[in-house]
Amino acid sequence: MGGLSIGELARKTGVNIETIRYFEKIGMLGAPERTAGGHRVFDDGHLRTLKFIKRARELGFAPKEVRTLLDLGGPAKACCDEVRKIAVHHLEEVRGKIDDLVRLERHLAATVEQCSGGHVPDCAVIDMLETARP
Amino acid sequence: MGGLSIGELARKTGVNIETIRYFEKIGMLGAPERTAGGHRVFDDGHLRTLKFIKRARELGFAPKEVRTLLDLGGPAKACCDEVRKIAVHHLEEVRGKIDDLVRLERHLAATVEQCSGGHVPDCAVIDMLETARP
DNA sequence: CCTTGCACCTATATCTACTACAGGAAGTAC
DNA sequence: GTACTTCCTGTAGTAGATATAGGTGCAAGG
Repeated sequence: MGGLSIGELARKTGVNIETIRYFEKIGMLGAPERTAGGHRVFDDGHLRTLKFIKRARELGFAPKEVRTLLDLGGPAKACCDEVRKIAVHHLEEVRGKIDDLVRLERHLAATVEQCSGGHVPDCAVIDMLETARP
Repeated sequence: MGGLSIGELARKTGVNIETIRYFEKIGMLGAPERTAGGHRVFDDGHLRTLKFIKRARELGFAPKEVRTLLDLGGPAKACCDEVRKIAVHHLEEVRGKIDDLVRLERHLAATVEQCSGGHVPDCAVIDMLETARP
């Protein structure tokens, strides 16, 4: 069956039409067939790949990582070992980011706490921002 | 005292020279005096402001928020009330981001756990990415 | 005083990851 | 066959910088 127009593909994946053409241009998504008149005709493979890309981006994988994952999970199917490395690396980054944000959260919460909200000339938040990190 | 060249300012703040000029161009940092030959001469106010900008960016405040904070904490010193609002808003965003990342971390960790790291044809990580979110 | 060499100047281009036109042609519905 | 929608290409724009090209300023040594 297959045979999706770019608009249908966009609706099915939630990916912007312009973005689909962009992905094709940068080689992230394979070039589809064309009608006699030049309109793109995508198949189920394109649908799968585009969903994969979208999901990976939502999960915070960087565009370069997505590309590598596509190569690894693609026809070659070298799989698991390399894929796992990328996922673990990503996991470590996520954990680091969480730590950073938790520290920031504490700092901000403590500072806002000190702040009366009135029109005090000396402001704890401004102070915090003006104080260089140790 | 005063009288910093752009290079000195860059060294003292850790902000790239090009970025300092960029901040001046977009009005984030006031235009400094110039020597007869056209070289910028920054004063302690610029130093303070630039340190403030850098710190706020490090703490994850968006460029627009930084600009607002600068306006509020600047000569007008309307202060605290508005500043507090921005900080609280930012705090809420940070908390939301932490929640998202923690969920992602669990998902990734569980998936990687399932993965032997061998050359299994079906890969848990690829599976995860191919499975649409509910 | 003059040269050397670094720091600095402006203006423009590049980057990432897209998004948004403009102007025209293809496909579809009646 | 005409109206309407969707699609086409190509170019330009976005934020938030960063990098480059080609040209001066300035300070120190000889």
